[in-house]
Amino acid sequence: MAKPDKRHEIMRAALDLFAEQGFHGAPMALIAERAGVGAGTIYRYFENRDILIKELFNELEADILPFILDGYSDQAPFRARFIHLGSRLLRYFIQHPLHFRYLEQFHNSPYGVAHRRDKILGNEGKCNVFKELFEQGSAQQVLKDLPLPMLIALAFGPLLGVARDHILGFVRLDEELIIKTIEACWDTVKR
Amino acid sequence: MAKPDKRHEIMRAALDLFAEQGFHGAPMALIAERAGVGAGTIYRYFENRDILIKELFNELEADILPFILDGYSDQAPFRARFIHLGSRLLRYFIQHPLHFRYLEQFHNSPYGVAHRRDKILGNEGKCNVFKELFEQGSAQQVLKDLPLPMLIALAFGPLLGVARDHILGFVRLDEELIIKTIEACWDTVKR
DNA sequence: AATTTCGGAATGAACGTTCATTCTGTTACC
DNA sequence: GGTAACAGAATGAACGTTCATTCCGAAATT
Repeated sequence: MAKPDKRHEIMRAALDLFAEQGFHGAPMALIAERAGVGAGTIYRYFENRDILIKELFNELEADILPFILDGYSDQAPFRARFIHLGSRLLRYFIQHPLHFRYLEQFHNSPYGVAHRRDKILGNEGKCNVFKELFEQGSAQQVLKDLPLPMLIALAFGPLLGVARDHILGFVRLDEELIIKTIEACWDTVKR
Repeated sequence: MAKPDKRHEIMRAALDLFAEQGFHGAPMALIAERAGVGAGTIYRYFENRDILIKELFNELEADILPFILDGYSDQAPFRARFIHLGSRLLRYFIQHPLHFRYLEQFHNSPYGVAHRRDKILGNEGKCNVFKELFEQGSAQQVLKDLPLPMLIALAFGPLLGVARDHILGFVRLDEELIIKTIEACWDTVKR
């Protein structure tokens, strides 16, 4: 954590390229070039390509959590907490379109599926807050009577779809549309 | 359309491999082997790999439309039509998990994004029915007052998310859960 | 203070592998 | 016997990774 320069440049370049071109369109040589670094140098910081990809994902995930938790209170009413987390998350994606596109690439890849399998059993990271929230909502009967994974899919599905549309330029989300989007997500899962 | 044997076997093998392993994990040689065909033979039926991928997509799309339109009446009340199309689509994905996974692969790839761009302007295929439906719903004020692309994203997001969960084995959708899923989608977009 | 030594960070050419595509000889059909 | 279909080996490009070498700044030595 105390060697910022090259390592950071490599991650930045890799994030840009992966997000914009997909994993395909981003050979190591190109990442190196964009990072202003020799090809071999990457391997001083990352054992191999897969590990670079995974570390990038971990970094992004670690970045998101504090952002969405900012101003969050577990004492607030259920719906308010849902709206808070949802709209923070959507805002994060809007502010960091490359992060969003990277995460989508990651999830639609062998890495992502493997990662998902693990999460379903024990788990940590971003999901934990959400999972906790949804479990509570289920118990309090404020959410629809459905299995937990379904509730999560139902709530995130529209959010991600709208974020994708915004980032690909098919709609332009302003403050009002952000709110309406999250309220629509709420309608999806509320009892 | 009048040379079924080899061509069809190649498409079947390619669909299986692409869906299960992603575009990466499916080299032409392997597709050929699984199709019981020489590697060069593929190129008698498809100019190159990209075209095979695109034709596969077109075939799937052409397959879906009649399936979801089966029993559809444009005279039925709006909500009933929405539920009909949605649950037919979800059922299709459940009955054809490989098709679903292929379509996801396709959409998260350069092909898919390009294809999407075209659709947004003029368009044909599956989207047309849905687009028409949503436009009508907007006009009749039975749907939320949001831009059309957002309504589509909001309605499809949860459907696709739940289908993904089912196909990856995270939930098991039965008849009741299918209905509840589509009703949740309806809640997402209804005014 | 100037000079030398030294550790390890950085480099990029070279390697081995993988893969889409093409080529070539063979088989099947009319 | 000629033509089209076919299989699979050959080809060459692209890529991830390695490694012998260079480079650089910080001790050590004078």
